[in-house]
Amino acid sequence: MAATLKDVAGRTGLSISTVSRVLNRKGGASRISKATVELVLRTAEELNYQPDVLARGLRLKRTQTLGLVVPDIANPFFSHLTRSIQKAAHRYGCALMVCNSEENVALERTHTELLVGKRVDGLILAPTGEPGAHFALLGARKAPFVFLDRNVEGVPAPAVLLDNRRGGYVAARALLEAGHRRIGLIQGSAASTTTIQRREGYLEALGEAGIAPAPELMVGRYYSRESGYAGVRQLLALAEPPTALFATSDVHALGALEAVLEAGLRIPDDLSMVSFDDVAFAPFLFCPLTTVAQPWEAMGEAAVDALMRRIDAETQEYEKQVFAPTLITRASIGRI
Amino acid sequence: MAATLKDVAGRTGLSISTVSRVLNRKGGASRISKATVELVLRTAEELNYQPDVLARGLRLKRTQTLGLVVPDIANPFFSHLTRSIQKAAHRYGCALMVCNSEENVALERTHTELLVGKRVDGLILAPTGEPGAHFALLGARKAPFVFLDRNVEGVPAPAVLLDNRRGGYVAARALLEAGHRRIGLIQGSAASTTTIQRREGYLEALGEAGIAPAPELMVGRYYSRESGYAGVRQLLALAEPPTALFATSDVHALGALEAVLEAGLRIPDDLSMVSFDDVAFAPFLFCPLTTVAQPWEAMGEAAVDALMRRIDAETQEYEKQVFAPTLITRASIGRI
DNA sequence: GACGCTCACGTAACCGGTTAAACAAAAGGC
DNA sequence: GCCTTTTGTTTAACCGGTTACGTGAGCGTC
Repeated sequence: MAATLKDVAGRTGLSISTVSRVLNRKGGASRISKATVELVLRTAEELNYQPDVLARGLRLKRTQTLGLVVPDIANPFFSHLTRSIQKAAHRYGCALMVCNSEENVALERTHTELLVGKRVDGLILAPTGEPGAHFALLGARKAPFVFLDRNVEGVPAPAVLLDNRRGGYVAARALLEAGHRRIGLIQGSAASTTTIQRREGYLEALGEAGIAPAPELMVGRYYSRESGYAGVRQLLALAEPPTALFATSDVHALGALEAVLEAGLRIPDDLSMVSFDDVAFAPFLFCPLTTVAQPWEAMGEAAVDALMRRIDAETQEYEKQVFAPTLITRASIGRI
Repeated sequence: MAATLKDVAGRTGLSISTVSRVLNRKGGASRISKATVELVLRTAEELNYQPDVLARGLRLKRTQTLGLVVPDIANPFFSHLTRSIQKAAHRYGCALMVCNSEENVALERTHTELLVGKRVDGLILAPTGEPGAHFALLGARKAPFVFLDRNVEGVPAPAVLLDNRRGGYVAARALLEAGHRRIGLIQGSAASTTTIQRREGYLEALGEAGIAPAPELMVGRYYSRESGYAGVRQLLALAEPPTALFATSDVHALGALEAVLEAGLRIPDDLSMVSFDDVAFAPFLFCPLTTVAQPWEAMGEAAVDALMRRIDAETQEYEKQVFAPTLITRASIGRI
């Protein structure tokens, strides 16, 4: 179907290698006669020749493809991140293969192995956080990869992260300053560094305010609407329910709102709330969310840049880039 | 780095072909001694052998990879669709390469050519709707592809679609039945069949009610929040502004709400609204959206299934699967 | 004991490219 | 007129798999 080098060679009466050389260093000073170059270019055009990227990749060990593993593309935070990564990759002439780990290490491993098997030039991983043998595999294969959004302790790799501890701190402070002392925490996937650090920031702020952490106020196990819903129901059923919530992601907030609505409560009158990510819908929920914004665009680009630097082996160090969160104040916090 | 067949062959003292045969038809009745099978399997394990998918793909003309081109992954409708496609593809043992066309035919073409060059086994396209030479190319290459969400007139290919005309009709009817006669239409990307058909449905319902179409009420050019915002501002500036809006996607609704807020209006008291997609945030906006739901999960799966059937050449026909929209009634329509 | 059959495995061609090295012809040097 | 360079192109090996076909050993048969 698709024309190959052989076809072009046959049509021009030249050898395959000559054709290949013409097509590669197009303008370059390779010792090929003008006439030949012309002829090859013309017939390649005529036959609509497109090189087979597989064959080339096999030979050159370069596929011009990047891999991305995220926990959930349907989460708007990750879908925005994916878009910016896709764009940045395209600027480098690379395509992107996207996989969903569904916050499951086993699947994460399957997918990274799949991507490595496909000989992607590099990988961007937003890992569940749980340790896994696949990182060692990546190391052994010398497959370049960077962490994005989250990293895994003890695994040497560049990382593009948010200052999540600060984000958690800022969110909790905002609630404390409004007078709240009993603040529910809705956590994301348990092993993820974002969950851990946002919680640390929350606890730090509480500690500063002289408030002892209350385990019953810390709920949630995944970054999902369902987890937000279940978590808030759990909190509202407490003998002494919280007066404020810190939802560690905007999708949590959706579930939280659902539970709050069901309970007939109003935000911020009956319950205050801070969220995380500042996704597109955040300003337009029935209570506009005060939320901690992340610079996705910049983070996605930075991850691709860092990955390309590693691929080109420009750097041997494992640079960590940490972006700053910004609190966006809207209407979901009430004074108490 | 990565162990190859040659490495396994060298370690076991067998030939490459024997190793390959063992690894392929694992349990199958190939005439290979039990001892050899054991030996090969064991050493392959030891060396952590992973086949090079490029090499295999080159030989077999099968890459176990599907391509997906969507206008915008960050649009929650497409990100949900992407997730379901990803899942379904994975069930078939296929990876997924995702590209964003940004509603731009040129980019759409670039990306499909890129994917074809990467020898994906098949493509799922949600096209801008504008005609382009890439479809002919796909045909010439005998590259299997299916349309999803939208199709392109005159291009022979299977398609998995929503009954958008019906969707538009149902949405407009809901507003008409509440007494509205001046209904603004916020359209998506101009050439897309979803835009065209939803408009047709809208016009049909208006026609039935004896209302002449008013061009000044039909605004919007893209499926984006920005387009929704601009469109609604335009509508509100009219001498005789509409009393209701039909936003043809939930991301439009976001922009619409922004403009409505800015104008100090309330929904549904001052302005009614129906939207499209029924995305996760729809119930939780400051006015819970009445919206036309699409069964993404099923549509994504159907697209993958249809594509696999084409790849396996089980079917030569261009089957069109049309899913039914469902109106989800919430609070954004007021009687007039 | 020659023949044919089955079994277990090796040989080699192929997929579609890239590229170092070989080579023939033309050009240049003395 | 012979030797060396330069120039333009081809040859062939390689990437890492798959698979049709070939082959030698062991066995049963007449």
